[in-house]
Amino acid sequence: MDPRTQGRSDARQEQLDRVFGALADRTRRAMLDRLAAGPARVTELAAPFAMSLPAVSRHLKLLEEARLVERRVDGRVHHCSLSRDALQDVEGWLQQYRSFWQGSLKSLARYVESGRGKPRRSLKSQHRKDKHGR
Amino acid sequence: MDPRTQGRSDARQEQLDRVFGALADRTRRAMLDRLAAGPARVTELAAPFAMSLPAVSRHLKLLEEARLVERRVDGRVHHCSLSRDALQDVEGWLQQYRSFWQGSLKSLARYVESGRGKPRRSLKSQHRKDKHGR
DNA sequence: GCAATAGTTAACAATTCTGTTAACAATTGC
DNA sequence: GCAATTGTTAACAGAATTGTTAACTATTGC
Repeated sequence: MDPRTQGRSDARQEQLDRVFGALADRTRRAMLDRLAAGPARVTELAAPFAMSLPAVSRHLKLLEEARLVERRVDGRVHHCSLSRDALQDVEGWLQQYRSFWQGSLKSLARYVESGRGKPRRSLKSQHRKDKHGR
Repeated sequence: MDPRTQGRSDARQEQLDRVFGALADRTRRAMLDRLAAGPARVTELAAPFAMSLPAVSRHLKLLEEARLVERRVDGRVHHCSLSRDALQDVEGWLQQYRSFWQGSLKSLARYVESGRGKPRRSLKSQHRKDKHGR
């Protein structure tokens, strides 16, 4: 199955749910920002936030389940670091839309964006019915 | 402010919340998939889903608020199409992490991933205290 | 051993999300 | 005009999210 076009695999959809869900929170994005500067333990990761440690602990758990973060337990200290895995999932998903931006549908996109204009011929679903232009 | 490094703008964080939140649902991702093939009206967009029209209508509203979808109203028909705006926000956010993957921190990432190995010198936060390797 | 440290899990409350059905508004076509 | 079409908004129920505090486990260092 072409990894660029398949979007029906349930496991893949669940993974995308987890990744985008994890990224949909600014606290978690800030944690990723911090980790992009280098590994950190949980307490370090929690320090900037006006939030209890258990709250941070569960944000971290979500990031880990989304495979955005990896954890190495060393005694009582948990070392966290960025993982590339899940962000590659995002890249792969985005790739699907890059073809839309850059490919033959670009002019159609602009056409619809403006509400009028000159779409290329031979593009399906033209819906040219707007008589009064919005 | 450098758009690659700034992550504190509240408006930008809200926009990222909206975009990632919108993408964190497989129904909405499927709607985007459909729109990548060309514009569609709401009923067309709703057809594949075992879901009421009001439910689809609100998914669509979220996609629009996240600037992932644009709408042109033509009489009673709403024509929907992909917008590039929000996906560019995602691209911009991801760019921050591409430097992590490809840049000087790559070896450190591998170091932490494996739990040992040879990190480059002069990288902060090394935490080399693991005596028993684990 | 025992106190301090690092972090998780449990239980709970407040909020947000996602779906439903019912009612509504606007446009189209006869 | 009026019935059918297209789509939204309102009101509500159930589930998921996100935070809290309290209790717990495991490890470290004296």
